[in-house]
Amino acid sequence: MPTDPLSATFSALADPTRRAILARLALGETSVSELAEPFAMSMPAISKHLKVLEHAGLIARSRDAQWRPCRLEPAAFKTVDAWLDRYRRFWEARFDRLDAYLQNLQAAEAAPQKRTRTKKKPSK
Amino acid sequence: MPTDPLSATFSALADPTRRAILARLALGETSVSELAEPFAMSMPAISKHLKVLEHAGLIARSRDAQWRPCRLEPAAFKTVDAWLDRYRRFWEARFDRLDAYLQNLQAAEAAPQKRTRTKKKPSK
DNA sequence: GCACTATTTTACCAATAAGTTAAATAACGG
DNA sequence: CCGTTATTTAACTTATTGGTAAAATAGTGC
Repeated sequence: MPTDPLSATFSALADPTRRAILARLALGETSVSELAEPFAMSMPAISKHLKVLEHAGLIARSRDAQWRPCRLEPAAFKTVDAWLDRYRRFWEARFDRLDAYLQNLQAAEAAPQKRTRTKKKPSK
Repeated sequence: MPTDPLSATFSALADPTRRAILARLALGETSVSELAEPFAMSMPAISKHLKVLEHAGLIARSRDAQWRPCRLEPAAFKTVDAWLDRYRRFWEARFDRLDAYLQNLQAAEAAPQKRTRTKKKPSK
């Protein structure tokens, strides 16, 4: 299973149950059964979700007697944020002409000729 | 297929090929064949990836003669950022005692009794 | 209309994911 | 030790995903 870490993380986030688990964990560390409580789903299912989240680096687990408390793990969140950051300037183009201009400029450089055949249908 | 939009978006991002396509599109709008070029993959495969990205709200497609130029669509990126933002305070805990303190406080409130049985093994 | 280019659709396959139930493990507490 | 609680593993089912090759569709240009 040579899936790259970032894919594993996004994949883990692509499930409402898992995101709900993360939301709960944002309130603080807690046990598996407590995490499972709000869901109409068997324990093993939750256990699997937690394994996915752990493998994705989004949570970490420790041991306390027969409980396995889970907590959020910042690293993966940071990674996602860093990835997203490369696109931030893109959606934060606040009616900024310059931004659009630069974007088009880069587009022109990146995709040069190749379209020197025809441009648009003339009129009809 | 009633998958919620955010799941669809994260799911779309959970693939290196699709992320590479987005990276290319960050340089500017371009055609399907040009997007396909760097990949050792058939056209239909790329076409499917684009459909996934479009359905996820990450790109939009227009028509220009027989080309179907693709471009980034800010909306879905924004949504992901907004989701992530709820966790930002979590990983930006800059050695801030207060942050940890608040987090534990919330944890205590969120997970009250329930663990009134035993606490820790005494000493051995 | 015909040949050509760009792209999508269809039909198929193998691998993975998400859930299930039943059984196994781990740790406590008397 | 035994019974109980918490959690995971195993085995299985079904649906989805990512890829393929071959055929269909859409638009251009002579």
